[in-house]
Amino acid sequence: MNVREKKLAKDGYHHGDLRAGLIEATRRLVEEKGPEKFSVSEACRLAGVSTAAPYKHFKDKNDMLVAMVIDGMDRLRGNMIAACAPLPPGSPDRVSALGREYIDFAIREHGVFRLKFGGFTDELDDPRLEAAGDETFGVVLEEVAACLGVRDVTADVRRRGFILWSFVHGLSFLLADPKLSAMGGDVDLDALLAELAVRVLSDAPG
Amino acid sequence: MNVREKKLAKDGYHHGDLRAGLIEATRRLVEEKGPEKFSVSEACRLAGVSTAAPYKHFKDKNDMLVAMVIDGMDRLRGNMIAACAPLPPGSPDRVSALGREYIDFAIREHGVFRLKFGGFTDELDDPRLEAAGDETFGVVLEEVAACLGVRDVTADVRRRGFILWSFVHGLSFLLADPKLSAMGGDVDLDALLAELAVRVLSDAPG
DNA sequence: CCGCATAAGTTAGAGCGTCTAACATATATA
DNA sequence: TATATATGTTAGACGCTCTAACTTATGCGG
Repeated sequence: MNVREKKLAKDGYHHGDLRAGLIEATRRLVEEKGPEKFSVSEACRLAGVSTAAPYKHFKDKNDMLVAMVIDGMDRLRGNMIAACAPLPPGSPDRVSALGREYIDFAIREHGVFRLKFGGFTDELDDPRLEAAGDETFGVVLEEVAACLGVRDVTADVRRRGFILWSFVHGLSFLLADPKLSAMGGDVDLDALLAELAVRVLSDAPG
Repeated sequence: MNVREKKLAKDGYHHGDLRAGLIEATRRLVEEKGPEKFSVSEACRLAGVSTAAPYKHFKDKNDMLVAMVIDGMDRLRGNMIAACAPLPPGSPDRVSALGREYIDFAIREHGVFRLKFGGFTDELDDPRLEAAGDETFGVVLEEVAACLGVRDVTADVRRRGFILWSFVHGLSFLLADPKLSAMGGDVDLDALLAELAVRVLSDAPG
């Protein structure tokens, strides 16, 4: 059979890789209809299996969403690392590049972003997901430390990282929602991020 | 009958004010269990009516949530206006007070906040809700304009307001989630907001 | 290469939730 | 007082999640 194109539907009785197929179906549906409207049944239809099939691979609906979001977080972290790789180490440009990538992800994969950060934590509560988030924030903290010329993640590094994250996080939410982003008029995002990084990374430690 | 205490349950065949009772039940449940777990049935149980009763007052589940969130937005705007009323007009303190109130609301009424801003816009799409949001942002813009000594809401006012909002918005999300807020260590929120307001309102127009 | 344990599907159905239709009762007004 | 309307009720269709019991494919030891 043709392996070149990843398939969602199956050939015969067995699917091949239903777990991956369902994760992909979940991702598509979450992006198309939004996290709230996502249903396991629909993902099954997309994957071409019965509605009971997922439960051989996932504990429940939540577990399915968690698996998909973890995938997304890995993608986000990968993008972030790739984006600042070519830039000079220890420069604020690297930090703004991270922010830019974060915002782009929030816009491009809005459904995934909302699931991770929309305050669903109670629902989607899962140590694996939490770990994925910590790891991503760790990338930011490393860059912040480098900019400050510090070796380890001090309280000051953590504080500055958190402030940077807050701002970029808020921007992500507002920019990803057309109605809300319209309220700000035109914003030169790159300039804003550059200015932000320089300011937060050069001020006296608060 | 006793009118002093607003009731959720009814006395006889008719309820008295089921619409308000259901909105209150909705609010409680959304806060207790989270927006995702909210069900009309449970609100009915809380209000002591049959599961079909809400449909005499609301189009559907969404309409019920919208009504409840609009109530919340009115509360938020009221708090914001009240918080900056005693402060000297045109001072950045007024703007930080607005931000403080926004963050407090996000923490105190986290469920409502998530429904309005969690990116459910597609779902909860409703002109009344949008208007409530615009009106609240309008309060911010007025204060920003006053600080800048400008009469109307210019593009610069809008831009600065948007930046302030982004930051406070991001902080709200991170601080309202215990797991995420822990990542920032201890932050002196009031000092941060004060510094933010002064900076954004005194820099050269971008 | 066969037989069997197990992995990975299937169908059937319980149980809950949304929402509609048809009916019942209270309230308000002519 | 009669009646129209607003606001409740019950019954039930339909979709969703998830489990139980059954079926089919796969892979591995002899």
